[in-house]
Amino acid sequence: MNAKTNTNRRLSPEDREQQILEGAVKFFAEKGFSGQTRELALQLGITQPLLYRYFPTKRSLIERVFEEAYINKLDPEWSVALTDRSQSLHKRLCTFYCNYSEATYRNEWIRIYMFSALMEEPLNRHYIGLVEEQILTPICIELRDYCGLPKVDISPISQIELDHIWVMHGGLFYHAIRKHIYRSRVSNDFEEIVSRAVSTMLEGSKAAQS
Amino acid sequence: MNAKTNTNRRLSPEDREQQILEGAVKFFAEKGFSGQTRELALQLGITQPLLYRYFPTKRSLIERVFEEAYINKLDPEWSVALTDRSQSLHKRLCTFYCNYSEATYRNEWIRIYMFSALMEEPLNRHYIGLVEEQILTPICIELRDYCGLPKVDISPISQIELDHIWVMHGGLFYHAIRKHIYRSRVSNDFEEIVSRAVSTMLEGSKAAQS
DNA sequence: GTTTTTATTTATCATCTGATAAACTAATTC
DNA sequence: GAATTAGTTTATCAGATGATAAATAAAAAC
Repeated sequence: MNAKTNTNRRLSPEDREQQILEGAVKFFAEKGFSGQTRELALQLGITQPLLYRYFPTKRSLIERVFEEAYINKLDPEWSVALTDRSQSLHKRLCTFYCNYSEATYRNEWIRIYMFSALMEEPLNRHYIGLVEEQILTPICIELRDYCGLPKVDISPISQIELDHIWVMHGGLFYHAIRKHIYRSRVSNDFEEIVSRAVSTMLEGSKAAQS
Repeated sequence: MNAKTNTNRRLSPEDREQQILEGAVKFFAEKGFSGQTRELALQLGITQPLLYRYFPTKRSLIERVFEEAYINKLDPEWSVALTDRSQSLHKRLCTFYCNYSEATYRNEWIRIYMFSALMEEPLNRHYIGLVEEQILTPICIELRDYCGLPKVDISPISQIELDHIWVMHGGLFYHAIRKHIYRSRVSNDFEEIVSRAVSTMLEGSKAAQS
């Protein structure tokens, strides 16, 4: 963009650091973490050594990119809303997935997430733990109630129940993979897809009981 | 493994090429395509220049890895079996996904697939086209029949119908992503997961009509 | 307006990495 | 068994790449 426009030369350290960080998120999301510092600098319209004024190593910049991409993505409020039985489970799940997708099914996030997973960065594992604990297990509990099955304190949520919900969760996540990683043409009406996926899961799970 | 065992020195060109290719599949599946030729050679127990006796460039080796990973993975017979209405749709889908997963939900395949998709290799796009055409569209057609909806020649399969099936398909694929990319603990009883996902999709889709 | 400070650039290093050429050696040929 | 062929290794190159130090220039201080 502003590769040669000397518009914003000599920024304050805070602004420059922020600009580099934002540029690095976009850059590494596109190229992966083997992307080169010179190319990143070029894209930012600065020289490569300037990166090292703000980040001691390439690795340290990548770590900051992780932080930037991951913080404040899971709103604890959502878990609470998921278990609020004053609303229908269908409604709750649709609301949740619309919020959740808006926060995480973004180009940079999805791509950095997949790159980091392939590189076995610890953040992926940590995030998976959070998802299972704060989202999928609550959904399993609500689904038990919805289907008239025993409560959690009678028998804990099994791996197969979790994996069953993972299929819906993963199916919706996969929509974002198709869009941002495969770059396929996908339907833009994600709300409709969520609504259908949720209805299908709820009705299908109930039907499977009988 | 046999990094220093001079057991299989001086192989025939065919054997050596095959050995390098197999090693390269494993290596690039693990490290991604920015993995280095020296490390690959070390893992193979040969010297790095020997690679260039069999493959003129690193890129050409990677191309061969793609070919190796992708050929003969989709059996055309499966598409035929999917539309054989002498069996229940549930049975057909379960059989298909068990065959399909056995062929493609393998560690090397899944990881190379995702690396190549992130790198925007054309193979991914090509493969997606095949899946939509030979698998998902047939399933949509069968699902129409199952739900008592109009035939394809009345109204063509819409993007939203395709995306709906993509959720199930992606959900099952995501199981393999969790296993081989996230390396999470997942249920090994994949047949059970397939059976549940298929039942849920079928019953859910039917219920959504009423 | 001169001096001081500091953000940024230019020049450069050391190592890595894909690739090549020559040397070596284990088979094969005669 | 000597000569030839061919698979493999050693030595090495050229460009790429992360990182550093010195030079430059824009802003701040006085």
